[in-house]
Formats: sequence, C-alpha cells, structure tokens
Amino acid sequence: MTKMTKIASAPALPLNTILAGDCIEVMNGLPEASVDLIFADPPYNLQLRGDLHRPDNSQVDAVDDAWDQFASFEVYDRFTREWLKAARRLLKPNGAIWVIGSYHNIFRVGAALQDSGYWILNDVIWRKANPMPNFRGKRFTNAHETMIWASKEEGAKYTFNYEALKSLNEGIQMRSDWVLPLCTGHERLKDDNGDKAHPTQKPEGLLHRVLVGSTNPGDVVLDPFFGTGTTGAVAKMLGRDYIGIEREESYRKVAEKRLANTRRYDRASLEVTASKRAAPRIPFGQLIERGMLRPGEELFSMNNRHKAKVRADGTLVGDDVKGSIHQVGAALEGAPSCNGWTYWCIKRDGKKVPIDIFRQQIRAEMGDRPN
Amino acid sequence: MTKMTKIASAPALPLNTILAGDCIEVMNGLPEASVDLIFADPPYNLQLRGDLHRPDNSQVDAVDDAWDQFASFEVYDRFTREWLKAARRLLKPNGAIWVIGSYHNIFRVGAALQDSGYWILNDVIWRKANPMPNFRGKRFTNAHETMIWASKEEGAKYTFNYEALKSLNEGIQMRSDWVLPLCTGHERLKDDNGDKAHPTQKPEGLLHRVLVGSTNPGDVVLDPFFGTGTTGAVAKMLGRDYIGIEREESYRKVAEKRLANTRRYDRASLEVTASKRAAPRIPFGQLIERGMLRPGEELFSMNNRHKAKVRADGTLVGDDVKGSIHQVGAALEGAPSCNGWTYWCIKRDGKKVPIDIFRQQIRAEMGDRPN
DNA sequence: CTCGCTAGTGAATCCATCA
DNA sequence: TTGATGGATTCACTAGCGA
Repeated sequence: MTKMTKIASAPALPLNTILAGDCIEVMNGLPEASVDLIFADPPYNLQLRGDLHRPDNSQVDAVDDAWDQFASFEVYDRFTREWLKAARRLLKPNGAIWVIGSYHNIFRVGAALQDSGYWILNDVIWRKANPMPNFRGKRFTNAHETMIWASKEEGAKYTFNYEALKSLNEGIQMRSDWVLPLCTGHERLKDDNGDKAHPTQKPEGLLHRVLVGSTNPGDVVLDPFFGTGTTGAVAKMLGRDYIGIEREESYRKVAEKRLANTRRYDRASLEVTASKRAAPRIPFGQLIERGMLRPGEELFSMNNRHKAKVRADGTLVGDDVKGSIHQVGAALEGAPSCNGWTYWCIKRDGKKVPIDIFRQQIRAEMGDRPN
Repeated sequence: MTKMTKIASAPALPLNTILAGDCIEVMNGLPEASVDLIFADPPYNLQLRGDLHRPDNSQVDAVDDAWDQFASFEVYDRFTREWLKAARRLLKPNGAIWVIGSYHNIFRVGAALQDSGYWILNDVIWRKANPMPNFRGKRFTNAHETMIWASKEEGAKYTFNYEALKSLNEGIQMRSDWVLPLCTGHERLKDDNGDKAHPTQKPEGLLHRVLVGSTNPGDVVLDPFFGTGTTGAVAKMLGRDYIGIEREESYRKVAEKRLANTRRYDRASLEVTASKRAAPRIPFGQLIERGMLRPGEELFSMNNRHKAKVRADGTLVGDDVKGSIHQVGAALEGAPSCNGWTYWCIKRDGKKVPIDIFRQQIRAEMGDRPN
C-alpha cells in the first residue's frame, strides 16, 4: 500500500515528451524537486475580457456575474499563483524559473513570483529588432517583452554560465537587455492552411540564450505552456532534456513534428567556456613542495610597492604581517581582500612574472585544459 | 457652510513650489482633479544585504538611506497603494501618471496601478547606456529600469504628442525602449562636500522625453518624490507648471537652488542626449542564436590553412585553441591580433564566403539604428 | 591647445567551501 | 549554523592633471 502510494505520487519523469492537459494538474502529478529549469510563456491576458482558461470550473462560476476588470484581474491572479505554486514544487532546490510577459500581465506575474517565495535574480528585456509599429500613433511602439528570472528561494545556488554568456557577447558581460529579432521566416511554423500555427511563437535565439546561460547539458527543462515547442526544440539541440505540457491538441501536433525533426548538436560543440571558479584549487604550498619556489625567496607586489618572503609552510612574511599570500597582500594594501596569485610576482631574467604561472603549470600537468 | 467647506477642501494650486512633508498627506490636501501629469520615482525597496566591492577593491556606494527601507513586501504594498490612491484623486479625468522602478519594486507597483483603476498605456524601458556592471559575475548587468505610463482610467483621452516624439527620434516612431545615459558629470548635483546630493538623481533627458510626449505647455506636472527636482527643472524649461513634494529638507534645499537657476527653454543640458551614431557592435554569438551558423559547423580560414568548429557559446575550437573568432584566428596565424569577421569563412555552394556577410545582414535588418 | 594617462563612479537584492 | 579563508570579479564615461 505504502509502496503503491509512493509510486503513484512519484512516477518516473516523462523526459522528452509532450504531456496533454491542464498544466497545473499535470505538474501536480509529477515528482517534486525533479526539474532544473522552468521556462513559462503563460497567457498574456491581453484583453482581460474573461477569455482566460481557469484551473477548475468551480472558480469560474464564482466570478462570471461581474466582468469588471477587478474581477478579471482576480481570476488571472488566482490562475497565476496556482501554476507558479505547482511549478515551484517541481523545482530542485537550486532550480530556477523564467517567465515571459508583456505589460498586460507581467506585473501581476512578478508580484505573484515574489509572494510565492521565488527570489528574482533579474528582469530581462527582450528588445525586438523588428516590432510591429503602433499603427494608430496613440502610444509608443510596443517594442519589447519582459522576462523574469528567479531562483526557487533566496540564497539558492542557481546556475549561471557567466563566461559562456560573456563569450556569446564577444567578451563583454551580458546585459539585462537583449536585442533579438521576432520569430519570422521559415522558423515560424505554419499550419496546413499556411497560416501561422501559433500566435506568439518565440524565437529560438531567445531560448538559446536562456538555456545556455542558466542550464547545463543533461539538465531537465520543463515548459508548462509548450505551444509549438520552441523550448523543447532548443533544449534538444543543446543536449538538455525537456518536458512539455500543452492543452491544445493542434499545438501538440505541430510540436511533435517539430521535435522529431530536431537534432542535437555534437557533444563537443555543447561545451562552453568554463568559469575559473570551476578550476581545481591549488594550495600555494605546492609551489614550494614542488621546488618552483624556495623558502626564503622574495616576492614582489604587482605595483612594486611591497615585498614579502616565502616561508617553508607556504605562508609569507612582509612588514609586520604573516599569513597566506592573500592575507598578506590584503593587509599590505589595506584592502578587504586580495588575490595573492595575481598580486605577487617573482623576478625571472629581470622581468616580473606573477606566481599564477606556476599554478597554471600545475593545473596543466593535472590534465586540466584551460579554456 | 457648504461654501466654506468647499473652499477649505479646494485651496488654490501651489504652482511651481516645493511642498514639504509626507507625499500622501500633502496630496490629500490638494484639490482633486487638478493635475495633468504625475511623475513618480518612489523608493525601490532594494533590500541590499552586505557591502559590495569592485574588483579593484573600491567599495560601491550603496543606496542604504532610511527612506528605502521597508519591513516587508506587505508594508511596501500598503505604502504604494496609498500614494497611488492619493495621486489618482489629484489627476484630471484625462490626466496620466508615470512611475519608474526596478525589478525590486516595479511588479508590485504595476499590479497596484491596475488594481487602483489606472489603465496601463505602455511600459517603457530606460536602457542605460553606461550601467554599473555586475562585479561578481553572478547575474546579468542590471542595465535598465522600467517606467509604467498609465491613464487615470480605461478609455480616457490622455495626451500623446506623437509627432513631437517622432521628430525627437529622427523621424522614426518612438519605441518603448529608450537608450539614455545615466545622470553624471556636471548634471549630477553635488552637496557642499562635493558628494552627490542625491543617490538616485534621474537624467534630465529622461524627463524631457516624458514631458514632451505626454504633456502640453501650461500643463500642471506633479512629482510626489521630488528629490533634487529633475521633474521640476525639465517642466520649467519646457514651459509646464510643476508641483514638487519632498520630505527631506536637504533635498528640498538643493532643488530650490536648482530651480532658481533654471530658465525656460534652456535646452543646452538636454542636447547631451542626442544619439551618437555608431555602427552597432554585433557579437559573433548572435549568428548562432539567430541560426545563421550552427554549433558544430566548420569555419575555414581565408588562406585555407586552418579550420575551426563553432561552439554553442559563440567561441571556436581549433587545433588546441579555444576562444573568440579573433583569438583563435590570431593564435593559429601566430599573429598578435586578427579580425575574425574577415578571417573566417564558410562554404556555401562550394564557394568560400566570409562570415562578415552575416554581420552585414544583421546590421541591415536593424536598419543601422543604435536605438 | 590637445593628448594621454590616472582616478573615480553609477538604484546592486553580487561567493564558495571547509572546518 | 557560524565563522574563517581562498580567491574570483568590471563597463562606459567623466574629470583632472601634466606634458
């Protein structure tokens, strides 16, 4: 009995499939803490005229006599908070969520995220390179959409591939505003009539940046509003596993076909510029043990203002200071912290060389290839 | 009796003055339906935790003022809804409001606006030309702030000077994302010690665009969080009347002096914002995000002596070399530098084509507009 | 005068690991 | 859980100074 309950409440993850049904119900049937990333493109509630689908029918009856905007917002909020709650249950402790929206709904979504315990990491602006103009000239061209990136809770160790994103941006740290074109041309899926298959298909470039930046190969990515499956397609290309949830059969059919025709990039191409933080830690003492530096040898600070002597136990002695290479550097500079590896140099052939070259040498010998 | 009450509850509008006190109380003391536009820069409720240092060990001057501290979201929401209610009472039927904020508060503000009966017209993104970087490499550079523009209610005939904005934007319809620099240099007001007079002074260029776009000369503009009076200064320059409300005496003093020195149609300080045209930088990574190149695809050097593979983060892998298109090109050629755009080619129909054609294509699609 | 160099700074929810 | 420690981490722009 216990066993059966367990199995029923924690079924295997249906990886790389599209599940049919209401996303709240489906999510509640999946095992908790099993998903690394959720990307959600919920209904935008554009008109606020009651055309929303709701989590269950009993709630619909409660408000159908008052179609004023307040009641409509209330219904939308209830829907939002329910799917956000179900989504949060699915997230691993260090998982994260992205939600995209426009001014019609994003403020309500953002407030609901915060109220549900998520911790906002950034809001990111998708700045459309080719938006539709405002034909009537009564407002500004609506040229962007807003994405919110949030961790499951404050203090969680979310995934952020800083160096990879920096590489994508030609060596400059990625900003919170992304310029990307709309989904058009042959990327835009058509139905049998040649009309667009989905009204708000997102460009693959957007998902590429999201997934490269906040997941690793092998991660599980869930999209509760799967639509034509852009999230799944990019996840598959990038070697991530996906789970899609979609109510509408017509969208599911388009997505199934799309995913069947999608191929993963080769493994080597999925490797991404690694952060220095990932490199193994080398104790400074190893330099002495290996004879790269000798006890009594003098080190010079990068700015030439200080020097210190190496001791046999891998500590330094400067003017009235003893301690690690970092501690002595920080003390001499009066700074809160100091990276001793890049701060201290030795003299070789009259030239100053940072001691970090020894660390790089050791790492290379360990078979760790720098990027 | 009735007459006296009327007079007491409807005093004359204190035009072009700065009122001292709590903005909610002060607004409740002003006559209803008397203001054309409200511009509000409320506290963001940043919730900063510890100190933050730049990589050079200098400390970031945090916004840690008492006026930005709130005990909880709930307290912040209550405050927000109260001042929004007081502000709405002051608006003429066709009046409008602008509120600026960051992801810390803007979602709560936006939801409160909608719940209070305002009707959102646009959200507008201030894309900062020179934002502060993310020093620890843990998130995206927080490179924008969000403004919400809303009318008093749905269906109101708000002011929108379409043509004026279009000419401000060199003949192109104004979009919902505005590129403007931070308030720095001489525009940034200093106190007697030479320190910045206010931690979050907004650039005049931002207010210029807001007021040109959504008010007419002679309109009354109210700012309930006046600070150093940017709203008042730009309003005065543009021939609008202003009303400022500010709690802190030190800010009021700075603002009084500033406004005394401000002249109508003093455009000099605004012309700074004129867009400098430069060919937009296109990161190589965009070619992958846009599907022009695929991870795993091979590039060939112009001289046919080398080849390299594209990775998902926009870096290349050649023989024992990884890095940007420029770095790998330089390394393979043994050269100090290399323009990867013209060095690397792909094969199309058996012919070699430099990858620069893709960059040109993207620039053409963007219309070569930096904005 | 210009040019080059150094120093400073901006609404920021900004570390990871081990003892 | 807390505290100590290693050591990773920045972009665009302005002002000011000296040559």
